Amino acid sequence: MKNKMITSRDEDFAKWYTDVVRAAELAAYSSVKGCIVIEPNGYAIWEKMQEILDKKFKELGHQNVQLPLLIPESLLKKESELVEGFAPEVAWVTHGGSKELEERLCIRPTSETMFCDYYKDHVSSYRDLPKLYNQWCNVLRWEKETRPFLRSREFLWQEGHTIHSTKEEAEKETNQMMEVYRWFHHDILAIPSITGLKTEKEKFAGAEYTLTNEALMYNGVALQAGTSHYFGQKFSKAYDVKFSNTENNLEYVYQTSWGTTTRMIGGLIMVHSDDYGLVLPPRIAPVQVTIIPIGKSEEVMSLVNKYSILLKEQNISVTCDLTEKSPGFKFAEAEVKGIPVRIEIGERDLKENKVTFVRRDTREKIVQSTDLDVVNYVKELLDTIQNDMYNRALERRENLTFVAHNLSDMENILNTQPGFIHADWCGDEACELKVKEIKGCKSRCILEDEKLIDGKCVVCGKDAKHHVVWGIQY
RNA sequence: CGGGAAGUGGCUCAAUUUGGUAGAGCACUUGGUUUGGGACCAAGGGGUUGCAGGUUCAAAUCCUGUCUUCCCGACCA
Repeated sequence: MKNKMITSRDEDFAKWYTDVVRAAELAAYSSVKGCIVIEPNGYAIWEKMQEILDKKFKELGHQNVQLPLLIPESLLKKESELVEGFAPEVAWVTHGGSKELEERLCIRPTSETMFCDYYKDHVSSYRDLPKLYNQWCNVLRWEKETRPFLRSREFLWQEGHTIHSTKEEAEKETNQMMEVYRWFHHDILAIPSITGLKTEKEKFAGAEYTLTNEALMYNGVALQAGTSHYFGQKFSKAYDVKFSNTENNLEYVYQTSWGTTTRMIGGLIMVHSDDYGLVLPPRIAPVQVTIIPIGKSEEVMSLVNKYSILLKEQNISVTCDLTEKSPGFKFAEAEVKGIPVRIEIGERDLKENKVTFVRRDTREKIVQSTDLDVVNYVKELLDTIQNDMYNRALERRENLTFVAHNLSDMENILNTQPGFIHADWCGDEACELKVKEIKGCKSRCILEDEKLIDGKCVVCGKDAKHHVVWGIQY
């Protein structure tokens, strides 16, 4: 029987999503529109994401820094494309106490300007490069429509900002960080995303080009989850970030930026979860195993403790639910919170030397003997769940992947079941806009390594330049 | 920002049509009995109805404004 707090996923996907967020206690609304309270269960997922990504960033030579929240207007305005891109959605601070400020300050929507402003005074030689900095922080964008995690006004993210002495090195960094995001989604979040190049229209304001990681949700709607930008010298020229190269000539630095946000939590929900609540892949689950005693006899409690200790020793994250609630309540609660493996230990089974393991992803009950090597069994089970979840998500994505040869194909697909639509494109923005007229469908990314499908633009029928993936997005 | 719906103890809702001074279930507290899919009995605590004005002898109820949430568009991570 399904969770009574949660609307069925197939009945109303949007309602289901917010019900899962609430039922799993990931986030709550606050009295400020678009600013959510991330509750302990939600924040624990973010911390786990931070832990894994931060470790990877550092392995690749990056260092963490923290820059100011406020950006002077004059500084922001130096790069015109960035200002045009973000101007409609920045919030301004106009007063300090009761005094009106001579220059208003914008609350950071992103920190390119502040990084440039810092770098310009702290780089003088090629020997100072590269600078590989990252910051974990909150940013503010005054969005009109908001949804928990997917689109909030304030959100948490990491933004990497690096500067290099050569174009090649900066481009390599851009690609490398995109690969980190791809790896993170595939190996950790069990989300089979696709990566590619954003079109001119969809790229980050001020970038030479943008690489993107695109995931497909259960309902066929796409979610951009991680972008990596190559700036070339656009920002360094605007903000005057120069260095002396090996020939003692002044040169502008080559720059990148890359980011992922708490939106990934929304993606995790919309890819894997079901009508019973949250489903988390073991590698990102803050709690991987919960042990639920049924009754509180000595035999039961001693096995609960034994398992708990053995698993903890192997760095498996375990909780024991020792509250007074009924077993049924505990099962439902473990389920709604997405704990990958549940171990039920009760007297009745114990008399026959039995223990029950329950997988959250399939809800399959597996009865095992108490003689079992519990540590290895749980390790294998967690790996199996991780792989199965990836494969199910991949299968779902493949079922929602279509090919369009012309505009009416595109229309038919989008009116039946949205998904990733592969179609060739001539490179003309007018054709991109024509596609957008169908339910707001946009280019997700250009697949540079993929062959053209039929060589004809899906809109105008002229010779195509790119194999593009299209979709409706969050 | 346009179009629609809604805000009443922590949650879901009733009372609004026809103004008369707020009620139920769940949750919570205490005591007891229980424990294999959201246990039971008993006794309790908690709300001036999102907020601000207005009309009235009297406002959850009528009017105006505003904020928040949800859905559909446009804009964006």
